[in-house]
Amino acid sequence: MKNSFSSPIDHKVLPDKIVNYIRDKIINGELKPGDKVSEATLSEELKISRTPIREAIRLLECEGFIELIPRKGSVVKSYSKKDIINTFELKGVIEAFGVFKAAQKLSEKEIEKLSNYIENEKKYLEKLDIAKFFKEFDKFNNTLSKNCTNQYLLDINLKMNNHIVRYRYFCFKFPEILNNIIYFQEEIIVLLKKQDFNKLREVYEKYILDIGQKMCEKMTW
Amino acid sequence: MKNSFSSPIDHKVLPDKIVNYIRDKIINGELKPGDKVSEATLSEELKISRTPIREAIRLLECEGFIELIPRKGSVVKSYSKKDIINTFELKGVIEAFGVFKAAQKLSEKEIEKLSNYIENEKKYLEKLDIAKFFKEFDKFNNTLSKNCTNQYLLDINLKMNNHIVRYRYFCFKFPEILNNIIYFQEEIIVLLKKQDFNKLREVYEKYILDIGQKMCEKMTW
DNA sequence: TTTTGGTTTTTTGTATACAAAATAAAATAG
DNA sequence: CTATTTTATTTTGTATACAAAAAACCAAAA
Repeated sequence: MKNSFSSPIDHKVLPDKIVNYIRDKIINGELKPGDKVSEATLSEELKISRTPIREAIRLLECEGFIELIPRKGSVVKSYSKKDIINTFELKGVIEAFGVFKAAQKLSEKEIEKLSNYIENEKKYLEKLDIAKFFKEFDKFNNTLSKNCTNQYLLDINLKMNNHIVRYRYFCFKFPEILNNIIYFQEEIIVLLKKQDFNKLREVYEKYILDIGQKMCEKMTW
Repeated sequence: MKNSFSSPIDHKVLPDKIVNYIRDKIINGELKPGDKVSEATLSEELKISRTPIREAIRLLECEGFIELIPRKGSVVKSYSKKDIINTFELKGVIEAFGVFKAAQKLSEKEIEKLSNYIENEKKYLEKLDIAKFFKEFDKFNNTLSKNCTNQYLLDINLKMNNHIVRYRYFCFKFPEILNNIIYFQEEIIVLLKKQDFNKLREVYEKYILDIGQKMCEKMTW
């Protein structure tokens, strides 16, 4: 094995793997805002040269997870309440539109599925298994928006979601926020069955932002 | 002078400069969809090593201008009519929301400015100076959305705009499309003065998409 | 103790070197 | 002459080397 970092089924090139490696650490909080991302340290840690690491760091800057100050180095980007609100607000706008378009093509069966996801969420929330809760939550949103016929929208939404997931880790400490989400999803189902797509879009947009605001309220800084 | 690429007032690091250099060539059509982006060629052309060039190419992939196939190389990304529609559609959704928020804080003076930009556009359109037309057009949109208090939205919009500008070069051959834009902007002014912000958002979203569709209609492939 | 000036060390930025995969070219078999 | 295999060349991917800027350190002076 060339280095501890390579895996058997992996045709990806080093920088992509490093991006995932670092991004995961930022998202799950192992790397905290302001932490220095040193090329030399990563180079030793992963037993690879600095060249692919530099490429990865630049990509993470492009994604918005790292701040890069020329000739000084890179640090994990910090975020304010305002940043969180902005992200949720924009996600709301984008995703609500995607859902608006996709919902009109949703089959009975798929609406059934959505209800199922909600039931699962309730179970996991009761057991306080927040990670699994969010797995179902993501399935719900994906099912709802995947048929929006705008790949560009889906791509950007996916990238935004990485940031959302990072912010979301905060909810693990305050699961009561998540009850709101379930009410919201149940309203979505009602509007889907009523086929009131304009109202659906309006509500979806508002509720996503609302989740962000609720999160911020609980934050102490 | 170390290489023909450095400029006196430029604290930026090589990869950023190379990104701009290549992106500009893609946007203005000097580099066409499918064209190979060779590291060695760029290295010779700019008289710099491959290391910063590779970083630049990766960044351009992240931005969506280059397609990178591992171990094979990179080519300028091509686009279909559907891609153009998708981009304009999403830009419409995002920007319309930004305008919706910003418009409520717009002063009389700034609305005056907007009208001025339209007048300038008319002049340039008559002279068929399309480049200057778009300069005014961009000023119009910026004035309208810059106070939306969501920096994240503005950043993404800016990145999307690079793609829009690329597609836009097509309009140079069909300036009649641009008349639509002026009608649209005049309606915006009316709605601003009426303070009908919901309608404004609705119209803005629809018209941006409409511009994309009109462009696609004229395309022969 | 604090400040300042200079020196050393570390870290980033770029260039070069080497390895490996992909492509192009050449040679051989049918 | 075509098709297939082999060989050579080119190109990408990674590692190492070197240059330059920033940070850390330390000693001497106020």
